Amino acid sequence: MRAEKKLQTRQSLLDAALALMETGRGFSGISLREITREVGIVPTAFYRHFPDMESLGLALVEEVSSSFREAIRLVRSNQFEHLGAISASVQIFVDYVVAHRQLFLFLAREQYGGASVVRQAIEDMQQRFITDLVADLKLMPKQRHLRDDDLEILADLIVKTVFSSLPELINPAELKGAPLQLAQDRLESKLRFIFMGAKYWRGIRWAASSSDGATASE
Amino acid sequence: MRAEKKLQTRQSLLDAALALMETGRGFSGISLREITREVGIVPTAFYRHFPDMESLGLALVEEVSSSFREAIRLVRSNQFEHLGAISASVQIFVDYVVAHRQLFLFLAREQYGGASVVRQAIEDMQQRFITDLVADLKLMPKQRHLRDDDLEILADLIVKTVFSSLPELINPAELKGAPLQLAQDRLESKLRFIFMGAKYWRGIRWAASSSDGATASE
DNA sequence: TGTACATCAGTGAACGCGCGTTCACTGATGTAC
DNA sequence: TGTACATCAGTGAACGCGCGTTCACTGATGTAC
Repeated sequence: MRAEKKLQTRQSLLDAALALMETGRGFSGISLREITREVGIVPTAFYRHFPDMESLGLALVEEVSSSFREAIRLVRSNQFEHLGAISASVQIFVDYVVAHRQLFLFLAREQYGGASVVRQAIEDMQQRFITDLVADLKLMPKQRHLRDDDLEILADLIVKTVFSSLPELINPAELKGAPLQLAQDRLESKLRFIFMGAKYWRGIRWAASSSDGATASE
Repeated sequence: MRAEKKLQTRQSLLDAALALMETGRGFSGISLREITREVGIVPTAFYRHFPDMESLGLALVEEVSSSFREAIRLVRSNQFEHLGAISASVQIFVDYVVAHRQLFLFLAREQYGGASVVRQAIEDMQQRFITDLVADLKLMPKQRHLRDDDLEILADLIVKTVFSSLPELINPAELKGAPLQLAQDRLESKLRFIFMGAKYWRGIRWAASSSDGATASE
């Protein structure tokens, strides 16, 4: 009972940190005192849950990491039904992101801008996604013509394209029209460009450095 | 002479801000006092040059914007000689970025994480690049099969791929081997994937929502 | 060339504020008997 | 069930610190005559 209450307070601290980021500031711009004020406890009680703000930041990375993993799991289980439908995958992913706005807002904000230790944790997470995606792509017959290092770069391009689309998926931004559907369509088209490129990828090796222009020739 | 000295101090303030970001913090984590300390003037002298830190941030966006524009100009002038060679373009761009490390570090860090007004300025800049790139792509015979809205998305994908590659191009990161050349090769490959996708792009219109999977069919 | 005055980049003291962190504490919950 | 003791999440006062910003100032540079 007491341990349970403690976990509740801990979660409140994490949620308060996320909520405060809605004000437009980065995680590093939020103070320990603000968070405890939001939760309704005294500043010193913070230390019953985290040794410092950095630890809370890393806990948030853990949370967004498992959340992202869940989103990927949903997308993959769908893919095995309607094989490789980009549209359906994007739909599922976007729905998930919107349902967990604040968490993905944290991810979008801190992926490059965060304190070095938080940023590093996010980069590690991103790299794990890339590695997993490479394994997935290897299982697809369509991608058999791609070399391992090309697959790695393809996965990197896909993951970073998804990550860089997070801001437009998350931000209330403009209210006019249906900006979310537009952002979703844009992400879908981008992935289509990339997969189309993968389909017709020819193993261009630049050991021979002359006449290696893919767009230049033909 | 006095006006000239003033401009020098102003530039020193901008340079000091960039230099302090090498410590791993975001722009919002750097204080007015730190900057003046670095320059060697008293904190109150700051106000002779900028009304507040936000203005200095916007001045940095201006600087990185014109710098980026210069890099693009270099790439384009080359393209008209050796038409569309991705490899050469990337080489020129990467060289320019490395030569202006701190400025592009600022850009990489603040593109998503910055204070809202700085972030907005960077987004505006990015949008201008996308618009310019669309105009460029329209002039290329190769891209004639692409509709205007597809071109817009293609340009968005290209620009954001370049922006998301900035961190690996800039960071000293690992010293082992030649990580810069590797990052450069990766960016080159990513652009190749994208342009290959553009080449074989078929105008997929999802008005008919059934069987719209690009990777699913065939 | 010399003198009187204006400009203004940089000075230095002072301020109030929110911050992270320390410390001894309180009192409700949990445990042993 | 009742009593005695242990645990520990949350309290509240206090601290020293760096911050942004104010204000009246100084003295070198620039301008007018």
